[in-house]
Amino acid sequence: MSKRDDILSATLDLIDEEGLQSVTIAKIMKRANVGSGTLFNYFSNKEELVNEVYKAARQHMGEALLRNYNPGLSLYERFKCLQLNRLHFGLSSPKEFLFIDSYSYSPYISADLRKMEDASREIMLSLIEEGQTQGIFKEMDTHLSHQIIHGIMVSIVKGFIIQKYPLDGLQVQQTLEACWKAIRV
Amino acid sequence: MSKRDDILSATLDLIDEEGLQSVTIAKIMKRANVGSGTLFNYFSNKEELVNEVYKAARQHMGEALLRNYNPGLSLYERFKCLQLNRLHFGLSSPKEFLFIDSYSYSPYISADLRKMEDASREIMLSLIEEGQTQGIFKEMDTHLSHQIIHGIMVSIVKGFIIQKYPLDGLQVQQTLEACWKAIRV
Amino acid sequence: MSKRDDILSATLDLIDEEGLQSVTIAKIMKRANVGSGTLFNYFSNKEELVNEVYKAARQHMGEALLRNYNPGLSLYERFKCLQLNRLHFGLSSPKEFLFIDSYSYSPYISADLRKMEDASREIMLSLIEEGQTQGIFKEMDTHLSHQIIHGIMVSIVKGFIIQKYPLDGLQVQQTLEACWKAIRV
Amino acid sequence: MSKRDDILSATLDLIDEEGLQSVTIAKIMKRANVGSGTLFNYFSNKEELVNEVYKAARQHMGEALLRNYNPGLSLYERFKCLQLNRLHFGLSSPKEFLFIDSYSYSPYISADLRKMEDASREIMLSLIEEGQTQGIFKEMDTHLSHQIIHGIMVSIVKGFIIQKYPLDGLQVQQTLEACWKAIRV
DNA sequence: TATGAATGAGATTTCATTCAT
DNA sequence: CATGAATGAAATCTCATTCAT
Repeated sequence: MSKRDDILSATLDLIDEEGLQSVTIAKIMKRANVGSGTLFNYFSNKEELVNEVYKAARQHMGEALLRNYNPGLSLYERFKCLQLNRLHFGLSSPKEFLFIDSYSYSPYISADLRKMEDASREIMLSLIEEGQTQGIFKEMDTHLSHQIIHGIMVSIVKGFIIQKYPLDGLQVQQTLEACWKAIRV
Repeated sequence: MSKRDDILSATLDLIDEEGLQSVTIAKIMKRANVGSGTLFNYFSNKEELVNEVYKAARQHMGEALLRNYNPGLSLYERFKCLQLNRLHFGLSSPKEFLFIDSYSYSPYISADLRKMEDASREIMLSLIEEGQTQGIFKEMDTHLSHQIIHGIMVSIVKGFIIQKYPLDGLQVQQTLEACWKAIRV
Repeated sequence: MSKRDDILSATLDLIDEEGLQSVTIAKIMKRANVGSGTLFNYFSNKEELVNEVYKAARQHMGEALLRNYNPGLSLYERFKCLQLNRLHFGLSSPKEFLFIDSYSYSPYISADLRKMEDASREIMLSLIEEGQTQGIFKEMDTHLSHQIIHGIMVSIVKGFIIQKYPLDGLQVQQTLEACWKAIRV
Repeated sequence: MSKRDDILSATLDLIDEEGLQSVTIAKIMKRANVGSGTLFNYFSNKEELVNEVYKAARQHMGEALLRNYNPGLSLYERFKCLQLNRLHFGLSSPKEFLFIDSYSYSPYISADLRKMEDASREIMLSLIEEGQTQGIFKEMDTHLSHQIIHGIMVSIVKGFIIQKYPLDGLQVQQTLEACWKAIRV
């Protein structure tokens, strides 16, 4: 792993452990085993570094959310794929998941980055529209429907991460079902 | 309002406006019209102050969530009351609502405080159990059911606050319906 | 005991326990059970308070050093009386003794107070002169002789206070003898 | 001289000039020509800095006290060497000498440091024991004997530093004689 | 006379950032 | 490329002192 990656990774770890609030450059340097000079070679200041961590996390999540997505499948299959991908991303990359969740509304992250293109969101919105047209989903503001589904998935992952309950096959199935039913006619 | 309350209130306002990141004691002092000595008489350091803001917000929300709750009503009426209370709290106290949402997973808030007793949560859990026993709600981990409902409500309020959609009678009705259906049999 | 005395006494205690360095008005108030207003009624500022503590200690010591001093006694008896008085003062009032020793060279105590009239010193100096005239004490700068005696006594008391050795009849006798011999012909 | 030494040295100078009471970090920074960051890189707080000054002074004195000490010499020669070394240290390094004297009983200096190993003290104690065995010194607690000698030397140097008297060949000789006689049989 | 909440000047301390090596 | 000692602006925090009650 390159020094640059060491720095990004150390930063994410520390944010997860202590909160951005108390993450200092000195702590990052120590954790990443680099000198301050090195760090400022790669990132011109702390804010840029944190924004780069955010950007990398968003890119990583962006890829994960569309993994194996096949537009040719049935509405339900596509719906299921998108939700499962989010869930798996949350479980396999909890630090990135929580960081994105926490900082997507923070002024510390540049507006450009926060509004970064999100293919999966667009796909999901049109999928909802399609479902409504077909009479499968209840007619309502697609953003509202999307927000409902999104709220469920994020909440379920966060609940699991802080160990409110187990999350294996059965629970995953039940969660998917809840999402589907929540916006069904 | 006491000086102490002025300080708490100024702190919440500033966190809402600029993010905890950039809230300094100096800004709080100025906004609350108090000297630094006064501030440190009431709160021994910045972390304690922020934790007290969190505590006050949680207490405020705790009361709001149980407003007009009547154990004698039907399951659906009780369910609706609790969800509407959360929604109204979010709409009438968005700063507190968002602050609680952001920092309930943050290490900056003491674990004790984050896990602070929450009567409405207990009531909601037993309401879910009751519904499952009666065959109205789907049998599953009550914490999972609860997290689903909670995820929807929080997400919907946040979406409204950041102006993704309007939230009037119709949308509120649809949201409530989504919650109910999400965990129905 | 009056409030004023409570304050003086609390101050001396705290200086003894923590060093003037870390004695704050707040600690004094708490220890003396008085409000800040009361304290500043009696003493116009912290420096004046500490100086009053010093003054009281010096006065107390001044009296103790001349207790039972009888100009009619023999040279040795007078010598012994003065030395024993110092020793007893140190043992019975260690806080005052150490405070005087530590702060007699500190700029925090006003020059006037530090140079405060010291009858016992004058008496001791003339006693030394008398001894030299009589050929009992070695001829040398009387201040040097005095400083030798004084150094021994102070050192012995401090050593006892920090528990380097016991100090009962035998040791007291040996110390007196050492003083006498140190400046004898 | 390293920055660290600049800081230690500036601190000692200021304590000597104004008393620890009024020495601030800002004054030290200015005198030592370093930024605050530099100072806190080397010393994590003011108390630690002052303790390090004390430690350095003790180490410096420790070396000075044993200069030219030759175990092969006669009892008197060894005695004289140790006393003269202390005297010379006091005269050549008055700031360190007075600082050590003032703070060896102060709670501001950590107990560990105050009780720091002191080779010259051990040597002096065994020298006293040797003298007692040979019937030269009076039989008494060796710590008491030591404290008597120590008290004389410290007192004499302090008296000279604050200009109570001159201290040339004659006075030095008289002081040494006083020490020797004070504990003789 | 006694109180203690409020104050703010000034102290300590932090930490992102620079730059010579 | 990599380093880390040095920096100082800006943050946190302390504490003697005031004053209305």
